[in-house]
Amino acid sequence: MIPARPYAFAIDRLRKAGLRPTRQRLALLRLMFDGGDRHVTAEQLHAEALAAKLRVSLATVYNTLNQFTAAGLLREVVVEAGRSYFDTNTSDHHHFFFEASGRLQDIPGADLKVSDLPPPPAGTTVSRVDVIVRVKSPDNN
Amino acid sequence: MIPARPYAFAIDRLRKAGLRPTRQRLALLRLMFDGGDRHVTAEQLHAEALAAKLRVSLATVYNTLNQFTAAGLLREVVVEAGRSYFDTNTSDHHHFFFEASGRLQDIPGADLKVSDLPPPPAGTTVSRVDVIVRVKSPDNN
DNA sequence: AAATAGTCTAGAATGATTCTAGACTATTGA
DNA sequence: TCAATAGTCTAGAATCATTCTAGACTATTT
Ligand SMILES: [Mn+2]
Ligand SMILES: [Mn+2]
Ligand SMILES: [Zn+2]
Ligand SMILES: [Zn+2]
Repeated sequence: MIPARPYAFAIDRLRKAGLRPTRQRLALLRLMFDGGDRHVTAEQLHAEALAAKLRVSLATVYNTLNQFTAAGLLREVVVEAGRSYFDTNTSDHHHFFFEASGRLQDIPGADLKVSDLPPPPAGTTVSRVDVIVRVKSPDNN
Repeated sequence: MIPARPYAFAIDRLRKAGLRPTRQRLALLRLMFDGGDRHVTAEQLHAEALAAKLRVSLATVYNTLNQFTAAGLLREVVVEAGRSYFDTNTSDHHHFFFEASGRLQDIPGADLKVSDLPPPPAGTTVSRVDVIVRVKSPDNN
């Protein structure tokens, strides 16, 4: 018997996002979401996919991550020029950024408050507030 | 008489940063700091330099901006993958980011407070806290 | 099963940034 | 004053992340 059931939820998520449930998208969706909250780059996910014997091109990984982000399944986080992290946690939260390792770690939204934010300039609305707490190891680096 | 005086302060700043006061560095320093608080990319500064009849290579603009940043004269701000802004304001402050135009605007440090920040992970110290308030025009984009 | 729209991929292209290696320049100190 | 030295500058190549292209392939619809 074919284990068609495990994919039922993933198929549904893709359909709701208006994306055809293809082999690549299903596999990437599971790689991203089967491991709790994650912050991965396209290159990292591509390497994971190859390690899992999945054949996907890097272009498809980029396309898929961007489509998932546009659909609200992922959130893109930028902390360093020339590198994008895709975050499976789309709720309101912030990040620690480990400068030495390049790793990101969630700070739950409730744990941190931004107050006295001046009103946004006339004619604009706030689309997102990002707080990045950069930390370093006093030793390494 | 040669106007050697206007450069006196700039020469001093470079010397204190351990950088030889060369023609290129002096000119770039003045371009950056003669106009109040600024947020510029390397490409933008290079274009300004050329417009001001200064002969500098883009490589030198990058080198210089990175040296100034390392010396604490500038601060690098990243809000989008693949693009670095160099900020002449090195005091504690945050930013509005206009998604439509790609422009940055300062939010004075005193105007915005981050509270209830959890302690940084063991063995690390906070090197900087960046708050980016992304705003969009409801019309354009 | 054919038609259609959507997707995938290798590889080229792009854009920002860094590197290379040789020419040039500021600083030092005899 | 001027060579020796360390530091700097530059054009162009290289690198790296990301996007684009165009044709082959696939899911969905009829
Ligand atoms: Mn993107
Ligand atoms: Mn840099
Ligand atoms: Zn996160
Ligand atoms: Zn600023």
